[in-house]
Amino acid sequence: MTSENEGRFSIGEVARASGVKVPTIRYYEEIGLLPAPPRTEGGRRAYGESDRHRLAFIRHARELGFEIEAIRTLLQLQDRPEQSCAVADAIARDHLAEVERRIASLTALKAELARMVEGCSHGHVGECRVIEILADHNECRHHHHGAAAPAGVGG
Amino acid sequence: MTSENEGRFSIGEVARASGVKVPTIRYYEEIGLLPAPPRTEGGRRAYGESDRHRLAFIRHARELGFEIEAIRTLLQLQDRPEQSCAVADAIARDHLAEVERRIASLTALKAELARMVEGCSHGHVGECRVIEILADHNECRHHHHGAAAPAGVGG
DNA sequence: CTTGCTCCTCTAGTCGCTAGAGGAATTAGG
DNA sequence: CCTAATTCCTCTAGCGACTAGAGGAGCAAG
Repeated sequence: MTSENEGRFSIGEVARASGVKVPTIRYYEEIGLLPAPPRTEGGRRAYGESDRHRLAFIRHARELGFEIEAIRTLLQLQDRPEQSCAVADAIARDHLAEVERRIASLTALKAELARMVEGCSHGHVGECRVIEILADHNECRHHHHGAAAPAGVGG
Repeated sequence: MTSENEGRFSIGEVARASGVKVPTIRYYEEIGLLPAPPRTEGGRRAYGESDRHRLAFIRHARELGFEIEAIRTLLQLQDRPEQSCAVADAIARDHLAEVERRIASLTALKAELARMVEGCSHGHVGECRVIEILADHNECRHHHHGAAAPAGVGG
């Protein structure tokens, strides 16, 4: 849907408008998430309204922690509104489940870290709870069951 | 403190015992987190008891989401027990704060994702809440205030 | 002796950017 | 018109913390 691309906006303008950094926009173009816009005589990218919308979509999805590949799928869906939204629903549900898993994992972590710092006698390392607990896994109640994935939430 | 390194364990054994994968152990050696152990005649790594403890420490700290650099510092502290544990305490506190920030951020996210999937009419994309909300930031209550950092929790 | 496992080193890839070099084009002011 | 500042361009390399795979050597069991 880069049809009526009049090319009114520079990359800097869309960057400022969307909150996505200039190199990141170029990166999105490179990986095919954002279509390559037409260029000015001088070779500069000239974006249209549709690109701005697409970028806003991407940005919001990234803020919500969706991975690039998921966003790619969601964008394809957005382009064909007559399709069933089952796929979009599944992606969102999966991601929600993942976020819930991460919250659970981080909450357990938080408890353990809190015990660590509370137990710290502020003396020296020899009797430090922090070091002790790290050294001996048996000292903690957290019997691990797998934890959160590497991805975080964009800021 | 890799003094009495008798070299009884192969990399595979310490990997199994610690739950850290073989290439990861070699990576830790490469970045200087784990000392390079002596080798057998055939050139294989032969670890001692102290290496196993160090690796357990690292693993547990990674599980708790500490970054490699933080772990490096914590290991140095562990090696000198007469030092003040203020630094260890600070590292743990910082990390706790970071975890709390991430939980808050993910909880806000979770709410938004939940609204997305609840609103989904399971029809087609044209009237899909998921796509709609992603396309229009104004549709959501989440007025962003910065979100969690990229690092996750090892698993 | 052969099979199959483990181990070795090395390079390159992952994800989602970010940083910097080195240069061209545009814009603002004088 | 000239200059200076800013923005833009492409390109390569780097981040963190691994992970994957190639290509080969060692080693224990049958």
